[in-house]
Amino acid sequence: MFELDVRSRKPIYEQLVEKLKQLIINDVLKEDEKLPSVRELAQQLTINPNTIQKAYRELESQGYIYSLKGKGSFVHPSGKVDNEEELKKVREELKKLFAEAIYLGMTSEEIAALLREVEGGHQDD
Amino acid sequence: MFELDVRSRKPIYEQLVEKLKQLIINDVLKEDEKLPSVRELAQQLTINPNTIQKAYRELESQGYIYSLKGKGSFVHPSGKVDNEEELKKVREELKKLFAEAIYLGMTSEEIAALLREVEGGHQDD
DNA sequence: CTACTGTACTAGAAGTAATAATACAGTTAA
DNA sequence: TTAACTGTATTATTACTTCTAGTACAGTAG
Repeated sequence: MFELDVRSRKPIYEQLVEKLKQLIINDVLKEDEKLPSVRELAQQLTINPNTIQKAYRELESQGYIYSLKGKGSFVHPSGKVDNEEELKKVREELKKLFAEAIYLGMTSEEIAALLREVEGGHQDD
Repeated sequence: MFELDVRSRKPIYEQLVEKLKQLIINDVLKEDEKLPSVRELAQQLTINPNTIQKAYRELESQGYIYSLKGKGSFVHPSGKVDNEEELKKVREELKKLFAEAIYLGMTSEEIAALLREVEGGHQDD
């Protein structure tokens, strides 16, 4: 499914959260699609099931997936995501990053171009 | 100078790097201005000098400050910052964050408005 | 019942962060 | 030169987080 850097300073479960978030955002994992089970993914990646569960729990709290006991974990339908808390974090993060980018010499136009690029790749069904 | 959350999951030295970066970017700390010495800041914040030094070392490697043995640490002149490596990281981070913001329901216009807001607050002398 | 699912808990190992104490080298001013 | 600053480096120890390992319980589906 993907690769992890176990030697990274960044915790494995955080890497997992990031990677899975990317897959969901980029629609590689579709709405209501079943994710690998905790034990299955743990075996695939040769890491501990508890670490997977920690990542899934985080993704659930952020509104990206939902889990059903006995059934599995599934991608949360994008349209129904309404996580004002996450949105607030993202807005703050954007502001910080904009200031940093400008400080490092990027122009507003360069940044806007990057936005259009990402927006272009985003297709609603 | 500022406050730290010692109970946070985020390491103190990382919090320090972030806060100082903000002060530099927002021109609270001016070009070539001397930062508090390692020992002085450590005493002010009641944390260990080694932790301060770790933050300063990181800021230096990212190009935000420069340190002179025997003299002190100083804000790196903004115009002369040329850290292609940092810039690359920022660009990647921007793309990730744009995708995430859009996924969470923000429109391009909202994001662009945020950019203009930050840009407006940025004044060159 | 059996074999899956998520979830929870405890215990221990491993790695990172933070502290403490000390030391050395360069700068500056008396 | 001396004294008091500066950054920098090293070692040891403590504390905390991550990760692993093992076990257990509850819900689902065939």
